[in-house]
Amino acid sequence: MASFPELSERAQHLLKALVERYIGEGQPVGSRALAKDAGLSPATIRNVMADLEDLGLITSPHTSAGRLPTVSGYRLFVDSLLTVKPLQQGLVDQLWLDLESRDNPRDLLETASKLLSELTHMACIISMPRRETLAFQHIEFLPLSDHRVLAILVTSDQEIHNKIIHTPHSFSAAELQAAANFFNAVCAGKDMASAREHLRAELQNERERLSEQLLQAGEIAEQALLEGGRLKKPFLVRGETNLMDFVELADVERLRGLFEAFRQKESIVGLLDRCLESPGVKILIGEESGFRPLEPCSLVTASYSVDNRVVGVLGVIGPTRMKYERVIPLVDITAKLVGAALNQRTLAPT
Amino acid sequence: MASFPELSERAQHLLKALVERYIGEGQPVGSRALAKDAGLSPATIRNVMADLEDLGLITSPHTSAGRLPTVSGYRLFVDSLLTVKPLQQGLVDQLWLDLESRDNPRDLLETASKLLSELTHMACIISMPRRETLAFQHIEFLPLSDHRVLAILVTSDQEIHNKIIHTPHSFSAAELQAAANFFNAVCAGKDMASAREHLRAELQNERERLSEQLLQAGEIAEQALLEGGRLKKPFLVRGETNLMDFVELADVERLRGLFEAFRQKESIVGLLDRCLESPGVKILIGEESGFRPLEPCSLVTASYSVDNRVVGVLGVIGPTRMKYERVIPLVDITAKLVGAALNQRTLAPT
DNA sequence: TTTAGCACTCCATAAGATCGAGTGCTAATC
DNA sequence: GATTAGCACTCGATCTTATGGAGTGCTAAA
Repeated sequence: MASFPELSERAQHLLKALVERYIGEGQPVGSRALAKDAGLSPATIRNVMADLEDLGLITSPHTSAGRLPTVSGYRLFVDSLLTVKPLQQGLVDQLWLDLESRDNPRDLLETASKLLSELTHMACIISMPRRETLAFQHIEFLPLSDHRVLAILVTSDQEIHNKIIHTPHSFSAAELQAAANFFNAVCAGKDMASAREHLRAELQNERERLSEQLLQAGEIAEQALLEGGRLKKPFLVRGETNLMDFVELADVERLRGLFEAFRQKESIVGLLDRCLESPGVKILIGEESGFRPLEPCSLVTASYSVDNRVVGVLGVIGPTRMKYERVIPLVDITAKLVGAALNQRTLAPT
Repeated sequence: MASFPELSERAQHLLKALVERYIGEGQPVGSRALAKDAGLSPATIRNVMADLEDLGLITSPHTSAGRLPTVSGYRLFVDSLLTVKPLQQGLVDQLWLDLESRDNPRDLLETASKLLSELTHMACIISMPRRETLAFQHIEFLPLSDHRVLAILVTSDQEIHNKIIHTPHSFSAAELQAAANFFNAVCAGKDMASAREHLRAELQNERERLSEQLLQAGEIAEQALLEGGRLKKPFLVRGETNLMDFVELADVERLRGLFEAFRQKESIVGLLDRCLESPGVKILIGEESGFRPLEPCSLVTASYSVDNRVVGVLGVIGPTRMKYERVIPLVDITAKLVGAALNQRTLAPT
């Protein structure tokens, strides 16, 4: 991140005022407007603005327009000039009540995304919790017709995963029951990744002592565990239509790009993964996301954790010109509350 | 439906030509253009057009523009003038291959909606199969922590429904197993509605002979069955972004209305229910849907059936000015194939 | 019944004209 | 040396006007 130590106190204040004003009004900011706030003459302001422009922090869309922040300008603003608005405790309490009462993670995240998109009037995106870090809790098999077995996997966050597995031959209910008992004993409490490893090792070790049936069932269980780690829809998007209200996005081409981007699993997942590495709020401004359709937008994300391990990310997408001082704390607290709500569930005795 | 017996052969041909041309070009059609096709002079055409306008079948956006069909005009067109384009057998085969290979209804409908929206370049909407008409196949209970029971219900279409139920006290695995056995015996093969009734009757009859535990479990099962009939997301929408390509919808306000409409469960469900009554293709043109945001659109739907009972609807939403002669057979065949694919699964031996 | 002819209407597009906001630069002022 | 007033200049936004084209309705002739 480039720093601007050469930036005078006054220039910083001015940049801050300019960004805030631009975010508020959406129009390029002229020297007159800033002069009033700063108690200086427009000409002086213009001199400072020229400096800021030379540094690449602001630009002018054309000769006789005011200035607006560049990506670097926004960057400096959010990194060191921004004063975050604290949230009202009442709002936090309300959020917590709404989230805490959900009794499965899916519901919880749905609610969180709905709330966050409503509060920010922007689009909200939430990645589902990473399965590998969740603990195995219980597996059950149900015989179906045609050599198929229904595997039901319960993870420590109380989420239920179904998977139909095609098997080389039919199993009886009793066989499957025995297999389930075995796996439940072997994998109990382990996280999904090590449960899988453990299971494999156990099957290897005990190869001669186990029945052929059980060995085959073992492969099925492996499949089920593997599948539990992947997800068909690894993230939720809510409130996309909110984006239509922003004049800077109110263009069919742009909207189309955005809306299609939301369905492009890979790009979005990649983007979210980049924000997943460390806890805390991350901000990607405009082109920083490296994802074309998101160019006119900013992304404010925060990761959420269960048991002190980061398992997912949530955030909002809106125009670059968004009220960061309000959005940042909202995203932050939502991530914390989601983590807390998941934790509460996960840690409950079985 | 108003009929127009007074309409001369020539007027009908002309209306047909006009609608087709308007659908093709998107511009009001003038007398000159039609004159060429019909081998008549523009003046003659104008006379006929004046008649058609008096009948309310076409209008002119302003004095010196050509004519375009009104809703009634479209209505007459699709009801009696349209010549439907037969589908290529290869396409049908391809569709069938794509659909038939899905092994759960959810997947099947996802695929169908994706295919249909891609083929028509419009938005596709599919209601999930009505649960009441599906047969109960199997229920299983799994004890969870904190007085909660996981009910797993398998319906005859091989769809799996999970529901966590809070119970007044804890049940042991054995108790739940006994209860499940009982219900499976009582409800096997019945459709969901009568399974529920049957269960209730059975519990009433055998009240003194059954254990307290079983009675309580009975209530749980009832809950699970009830829940199985309802759905959080009773329909799928795919390809919404396709609508952004149509100039007549390329307006942010309109798009916003449309996109928000797609999230409004009640209105959409109401709309789909109206199309569910009888089999076959149904078309709602413009305001006929009675749903404001859909005014600039038409809806072409067809119901799909399992075991000769209508269980759901699918269709496409696009601009009123759509290629009905292609869309109608596509919707029709998709509905038939979806029904067939569901049937195939449902009728498989258990 | 059909058609040619003509006056008329209205939209779309381009071309000017005007206005206001804001800039950069220079010279005077603190 | 920093600040400011003044002024010429630029550029977009908006409004007005002109022009051409597409299409109509009506009438009178074929």
